[in-house]
Amino acid sequence: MKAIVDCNSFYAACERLFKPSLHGKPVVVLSNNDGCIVSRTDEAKELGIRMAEPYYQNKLAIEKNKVAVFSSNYHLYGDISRRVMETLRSLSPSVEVYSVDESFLELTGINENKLYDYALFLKSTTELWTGIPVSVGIAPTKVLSKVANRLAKKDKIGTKGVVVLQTPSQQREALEKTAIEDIWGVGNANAKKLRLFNINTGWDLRNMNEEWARKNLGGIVGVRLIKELKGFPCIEMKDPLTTKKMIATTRMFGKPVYELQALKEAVSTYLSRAAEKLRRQKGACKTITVFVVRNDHTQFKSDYFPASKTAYINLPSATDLTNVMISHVMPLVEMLYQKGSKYIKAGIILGDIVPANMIQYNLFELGENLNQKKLMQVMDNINFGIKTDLVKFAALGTKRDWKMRQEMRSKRFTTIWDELREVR
DNA sequence: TCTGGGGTCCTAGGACCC
DNA sequence: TCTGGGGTCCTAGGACCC
Repeated sequence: MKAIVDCNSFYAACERLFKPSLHGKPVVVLSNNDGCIVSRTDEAKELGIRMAEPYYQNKLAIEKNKVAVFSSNYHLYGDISRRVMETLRSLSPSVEVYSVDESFLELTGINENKLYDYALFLKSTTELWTGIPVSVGIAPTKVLSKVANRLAKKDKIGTKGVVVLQTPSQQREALEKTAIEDIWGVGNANAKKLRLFNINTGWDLRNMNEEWARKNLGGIVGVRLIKELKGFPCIEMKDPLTTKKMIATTRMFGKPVYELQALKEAVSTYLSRAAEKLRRQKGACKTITVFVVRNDHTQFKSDYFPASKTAYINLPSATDLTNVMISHVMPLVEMLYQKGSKYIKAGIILGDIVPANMIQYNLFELGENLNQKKLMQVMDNINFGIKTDLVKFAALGTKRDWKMRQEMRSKRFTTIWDELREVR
């Protein structure tokens, strides 16, 4: 059996942790640049505020109902997430962190007659130790445990926040209650298609033929989905030690950018951030992709037609050195840049990632690279430990007009010395 | 005026090889 | 007049997830 433990309204819950006066009140958290709504408490959901909608479209309802609004504060959420996952690891031998706010647990060895009690224990302990409310779903497969979790979230009082789908009849009842688009792995495109075939619930899909799924539902992906719905595990637990295969840093700009120099500064900054992530997993990359997105004026003011241009480079040898990456990428930015265009976003993607200790240096590079490595270590230590970007390359610029807007960010209560909670 | 960011997996199709 | 078949590797792009 497998469990999924999922934090309720995670970002909003993190904000509430340090502002107890917000308990029972509607709270929302915005995406980067204060663009979209990405987390809502139940009270905010009841007001009709929808997930992933632009903030400005909901401003009226938000102001009228005195909803508390926060810009996203990833320092805070990352640290609270780590506490939640540490708690789960202390309670269960096999934890796969699936995202910032949810983990799968392998329950082999837990008494099959006591799964419900175990789920309640996971929930209460996590909430007591971290202050973050969670829901727990348990079932034979990952897909079914997601179904269970969703039902637990929907009816927090009736289910006590915990649903176990152990018997075939429990599974059938749950799947009949679950609309097709709410099944994990069925997105918008496939949901539409399935509805045309008159497949409307999870139970309808479970009863489809696997060969049909191979033809009509994304090949092997569809076959696995149906097997999982039937209770045969096909999506296995992932090794927690696996490293990322690509690392991306991409952002909308706070203000549009017109000048090449500003565009280069932004890309250099994103590159530095991505390189830090790369070094943290002790990797080196062989390819770098850079893209810029412009949105030039058209005759209609309201038009939103972003157009992106991409370039990539295959490095002569894998590297984890920020300055080497910058020197390779700047010519690409110059190539992509068109004078007179209005740039709204840029991003970089590091690919073809290999373990850093397997980099092959040639004889001439060797000595210099060792010095560079030390420099990177020193920079990373300073930047991780104290304040972001205290030490950086000149290419990153100092004005940084393009930096994203975060007008309503709470303090980084747990990770930045200057912003710690004070007790008098 | 204002529409996020960071990932994974899979497939199709082209290039190339013998 | 006749013009193979099978394999691999790579890339772009789609679909999905939170």
